[in-house]
Amino acid sequence: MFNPVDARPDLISIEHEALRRWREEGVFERLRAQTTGGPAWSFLDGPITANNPMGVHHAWGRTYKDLFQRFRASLGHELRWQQGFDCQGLWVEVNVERELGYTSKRQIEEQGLAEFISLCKQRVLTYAARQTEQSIRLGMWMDWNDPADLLKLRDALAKDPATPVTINGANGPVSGPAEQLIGRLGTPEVGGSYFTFSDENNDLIWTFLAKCHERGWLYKGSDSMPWCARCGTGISQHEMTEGYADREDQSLYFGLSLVDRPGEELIAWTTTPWTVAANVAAAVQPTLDYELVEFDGRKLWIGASRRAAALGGGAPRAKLLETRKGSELIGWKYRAPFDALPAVSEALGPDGAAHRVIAWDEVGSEEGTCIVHIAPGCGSDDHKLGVAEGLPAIAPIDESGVYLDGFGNLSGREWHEVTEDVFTHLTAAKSLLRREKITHRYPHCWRCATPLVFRLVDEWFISMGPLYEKPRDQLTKAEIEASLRYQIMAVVDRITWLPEFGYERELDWLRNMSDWMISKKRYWGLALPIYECTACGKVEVLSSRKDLEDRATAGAAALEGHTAHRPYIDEVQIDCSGCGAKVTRVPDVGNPWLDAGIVSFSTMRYREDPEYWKRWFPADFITESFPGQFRNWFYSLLAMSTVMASSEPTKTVFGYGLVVGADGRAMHKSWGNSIEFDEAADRMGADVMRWLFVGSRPEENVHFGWEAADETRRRLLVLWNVYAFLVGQAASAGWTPKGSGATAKGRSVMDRWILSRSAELAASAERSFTAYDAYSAVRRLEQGIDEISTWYLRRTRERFAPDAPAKDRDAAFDTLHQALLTLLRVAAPIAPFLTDAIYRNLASAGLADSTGTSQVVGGAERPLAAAIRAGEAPGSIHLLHWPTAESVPWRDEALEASMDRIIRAAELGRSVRSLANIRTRQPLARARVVLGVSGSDEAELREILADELNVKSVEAVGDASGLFERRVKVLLPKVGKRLGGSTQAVMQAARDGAVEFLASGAVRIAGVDLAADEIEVQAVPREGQHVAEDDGLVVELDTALTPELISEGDARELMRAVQDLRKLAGLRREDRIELQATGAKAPLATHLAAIAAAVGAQNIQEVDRDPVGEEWHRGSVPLSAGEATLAIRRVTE
RNA sequence: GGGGGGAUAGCUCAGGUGGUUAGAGCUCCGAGCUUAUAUCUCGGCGGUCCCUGGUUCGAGUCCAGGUCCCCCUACCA
Repeated sequence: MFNPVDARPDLISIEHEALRRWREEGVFERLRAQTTGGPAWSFLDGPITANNPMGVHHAWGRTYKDLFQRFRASLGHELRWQQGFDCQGLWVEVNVERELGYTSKRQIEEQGLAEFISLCKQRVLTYAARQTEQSIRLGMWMDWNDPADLLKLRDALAKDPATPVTINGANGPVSGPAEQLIGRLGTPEVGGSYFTFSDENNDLIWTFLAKCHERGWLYKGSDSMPWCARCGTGISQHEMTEGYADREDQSLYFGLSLVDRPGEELIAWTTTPWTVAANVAAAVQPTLDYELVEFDGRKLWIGASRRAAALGGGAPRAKLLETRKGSELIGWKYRAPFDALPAVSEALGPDGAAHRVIAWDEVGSEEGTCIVHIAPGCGSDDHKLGVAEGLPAIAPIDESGVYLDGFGNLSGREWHEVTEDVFTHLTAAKSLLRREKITHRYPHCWRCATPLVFRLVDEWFISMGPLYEKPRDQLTKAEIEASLRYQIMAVVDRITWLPEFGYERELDWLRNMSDWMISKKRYWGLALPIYECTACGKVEVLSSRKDLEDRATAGAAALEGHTAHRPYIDEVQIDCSGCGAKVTRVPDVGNPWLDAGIVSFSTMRYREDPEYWKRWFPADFITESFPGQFRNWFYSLLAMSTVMASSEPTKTVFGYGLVVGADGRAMHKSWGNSIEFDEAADRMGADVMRWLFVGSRPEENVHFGWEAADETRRRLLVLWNVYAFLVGQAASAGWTPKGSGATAKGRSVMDRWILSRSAELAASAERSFTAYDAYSAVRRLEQGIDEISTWYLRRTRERFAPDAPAKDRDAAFDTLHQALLTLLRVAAPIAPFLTDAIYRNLASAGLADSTGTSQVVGGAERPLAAAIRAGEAPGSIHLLHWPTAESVPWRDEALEASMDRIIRAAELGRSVRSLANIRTRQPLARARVVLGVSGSDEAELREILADELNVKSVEAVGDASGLFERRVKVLLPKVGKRLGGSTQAVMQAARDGAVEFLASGAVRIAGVDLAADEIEVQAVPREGQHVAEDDGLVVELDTALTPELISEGDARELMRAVQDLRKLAGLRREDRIELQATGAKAPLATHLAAIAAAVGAQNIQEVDRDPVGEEWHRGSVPLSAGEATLAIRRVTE
């Protein structure tokens, strides 16, 4: 017997109950054991940053990750089940700094690096534990660490890195000093999630970097980089995405005095006043015209096209003195307002002697003064230009954005504070012409939103190699060999990108990207294994920690017992292999995408178990939200796999969009459209959330909100209702799956149909999931829920009644049971909680004990129904094999096609009734149909249609022409050209029906003859016919009413009214009633027995007036002879 | 700045190569069906197909110009 089921399920508590059961019964562990040895299906998880609680946007991707893993496991594949945490990098530092209340790097160094880095590790462990719990709540099955273990490690580390700790490992407890154990997280021995701060991860990045160095791709570059003064670090090109925001600044026009043309000045324009002191050159466009004008006593050179704009309101006062091409200005020497500063004269010679006018093609005619202020120390184009022109550079600020010594009263001040002083100075020097507020897009730090500045810095890069000006297929081997960029592109070619545009986007990024900046002047991250000798300049890159330990000649003791992080690793020195001098590591840490990019090696035992690595690499599948990942994880994964193995890291990349608020805008707490993961899990539940995500088109953004969740929940509740009906009726009828002897053969059309649809569902969903198209699977599932509910169950309801014939009833129960179970199994990867809860009850008669059976249930050899009968059904739906194979014998495509026409004919019939204004309840004598259904099931199908349409008979007719008039549709694409100017007249005549039918199908319209293949004769219902047509399907209703039909209609009307009353009275199905009616004599006389049976009446009376008494429930109903009044009361025994 | 994609019902979007009554889903309104149901079925309301001009017998569709939005990419005084 099934457990009784509530009409309205509490989805949230069902989920918690399932989580508890999975944990207690070790369901996931049993699935792993069951699939061990199966063909490998390799999923590689992109690490989630363990820096904050998980958001609903993570839940989208994690749902995909989980459902494809569950699906593959149900096909018998062996999986690795490993997910990962991203641990190192600036984002963790920024949060730890915020917690400590720090505002600059200096405070970190003052506090001590060891303490700071320990706090970073602790934060990662805190949120790794938190995200683990949240992911489990989402239903994500992975080889999770016990969150308590992670917190235990964190607390031990906080106390003392050497504290001995014991945690649960892959094969029993593992122990070690806290810090060292943390470094071993994710190894085969410890098991669980991988952590990118692990020893193995960092060590393999060293190997990668050493390989790059071997090939000559690693270099130190000096460049003007975007720099965040708060974080004290350069921002790489990869990080610049979404870094721009509008900002209001003071722009200024200022004069530069020409040396050889006394009294004349060049007017330059800038939006960054703080860079004026670093001016070295002035760039002009050789092809543009420049004008010398006299203005307020000054003689100014300005681009001709910008004279009015540059002079502002005073422009009319200007007097033109001279015009020259830009090319004529080149080489002119000038003096700038800050030339007296010591730092400037040191760089440019006495009085700024190096200042000159240079040519630059990029100078445009639309902005500023067409004379561009060039400060090679403060801008990236400026720097390039400076290198090309052999100009010196002035780097005015330090890493905190503070002016260095030698800049007069600017020294010691922050860059953004000096604007007014610059104006004051320029005014005093009689250089300032005008200032103006402007709004422009300006780069900001993506972590802390501080405006960025450009700074001259030394950073480490991996060269992407040259970009050739010719198509890829024309490149020579040597050219490709010399360019990592093209080698990665070749790898990109071998990957299936979903959606397809991902392929082009990745290639586009590779074509456009500059060299990969891998260093950061920070603390928490990969220690770059770069050793640059200060004595001879030789650069060495160590390939592993062992390499370092072998080479160490000082400070090795400091590192002992610690992971390879700062500050301990900074103590270790090696001897330069060139000159023998002591060399210390460069202090920089690595770009965090190195950490995530190496995981297809570090987590797949690349070094310690090559056989294992070959089995799992490359991955079959990775998936992440695509905005950003083309330049981040996808990129680093590709680059590192190309260098390490010349291979694609994965066979398929599946990308999906962003989660936004219900209003389509980004989620923002202050906009009220933000939903936290925990809140969503508590209120809508994980299954609803998962279904909502998977049912969304991956290439578009999801609009996530409570209304969308309600819509999704409604769909799942229909499924629940089917289940509740089955369980409720089974209880009344005493049916259990164990007792069923029903077989598929000889079943009714409806039974065979729904089983066939179930088989199709399983097969098509398998195809969709295999193609990573979960969206289509959800669409098909929702169709399946609709079919089983609104067609199968609605049409077969009576067969489940306790007084229905037992043999047919058993067949109905068995059919519904199997169809429902099949649908649940297809839905299980998407909604793992609800499906498992329902499964457990539906299979309760035959569940094996919790140790399970050794045989996998649900394949062709061991169908689920047989296992239930034998008491060998596994304790969870997730342990079943995918249902395609066992449902193959159910398939009957011809029947599906026929039923489809019946369903559509029923819809047409209802449409006819609606137009004729005859309700379905009123029986009619006859329907005539053109169905196009034949075969042995035809009679039974017609009966279904008759019942659905409430007609006494359905007659199939071969020719429906008597029901229609002919209308001629002119096929314009065929004849339009020929008709030309007479087209309109012909069309009008055709619309009016002024058509003359000629022999052999031709027609004459408006005097024009049209051949049979130039027209289409259409059928429109003849006036007065109750007929509808769609795609060759025709339904016509005989609307003539006889007294018998009217009486029967009244009877049904009355039953319906009584049922409504019963519902209002809150009666249950099995309750018996007494019925008293007035004004219903005729229908009661002829249909008494049918009414009594339908409404469960023990006693029916036609009375003169309504009964008295509160126990009576009253109503009325319009019958053909007039209003009837009704009263019912429950019969008490 | 460069490249790409859009603009069609209140909302989300379909509408090969031009063809005369522009569709679907959701929402809203009405009706129908129904003691499993919140589902479902039928019908209705709802459109200057962004604007201007052109080609054509005929333009949502093709061409030119303009306006606005989105994505990618770059960032420049």
